[in-house]
Amino acid sequence: MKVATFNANSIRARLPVILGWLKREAPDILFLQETKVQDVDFPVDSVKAAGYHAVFRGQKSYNGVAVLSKSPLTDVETSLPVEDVDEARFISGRAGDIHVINVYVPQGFEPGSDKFRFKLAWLDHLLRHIADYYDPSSPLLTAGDLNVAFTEMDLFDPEGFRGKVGFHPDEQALLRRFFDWGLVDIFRKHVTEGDEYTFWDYRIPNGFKRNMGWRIDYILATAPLAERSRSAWIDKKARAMPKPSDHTFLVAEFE
DNA sequence: ATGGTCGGCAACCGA
Repeated sequence: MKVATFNANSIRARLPVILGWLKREAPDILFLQETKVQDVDFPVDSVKAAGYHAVFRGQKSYNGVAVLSKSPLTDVETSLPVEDVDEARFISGRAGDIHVINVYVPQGFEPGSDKFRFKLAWLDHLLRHIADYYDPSSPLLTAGDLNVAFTEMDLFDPEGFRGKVGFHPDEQALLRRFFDWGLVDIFRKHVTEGDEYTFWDYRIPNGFKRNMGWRIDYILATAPLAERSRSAWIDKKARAMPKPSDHTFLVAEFE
């Protein structure tokens, strides 16, 4: 089984990249974030023509998540309200006996802001949701853009960004709780060296070329699945295609 | 070389 996650930064702007990648890599499941499209405008026909089922929840302009899969997901939920705010950031479902969750965690603006507090509350709520509804001894995949670099390995300039949004101890303490609960960072299980990132800020000139990036996208899995993981990698080729997203694909293969 | 991010969506906001 092959799964991947990709922050598309508009599924409509990224449709050629996504369709090309599906054709080349043929994942069983692709988790998408920042689709930036209302459900009525979601490109269902293109996805179907590529041989994939789609579940999605979008909103105008911002956020939006989707799960594309060769086999249809069952038991789909598309809402996880936090502090009465129900943005399009969450999809859960089941693929056979594997439970899957796709998330787009709030970016958080800057520490001290309301957006930052909301980000922490959102992560806390997600963790409680997972702990309430799932068991670490059963197969669960949680993938998406967590908008947090966990360690210095996950960021090109840890000293420069220490305490800033995306590399703040309060964010990292929350991620730690996901790991403590029983979710394994599948990329880090397999790749423990090299400046490997999944996101390069468009605003840094030649940031991709200079590899000034962040590894803020994750594929997390509980033990029974993590034991079956054989490899994980970041597909930088997709970032070299015309009109790339500011993120690229993170991929994992399971037995 | 006298500039320098994207995408959405219609003026800026968010990342």
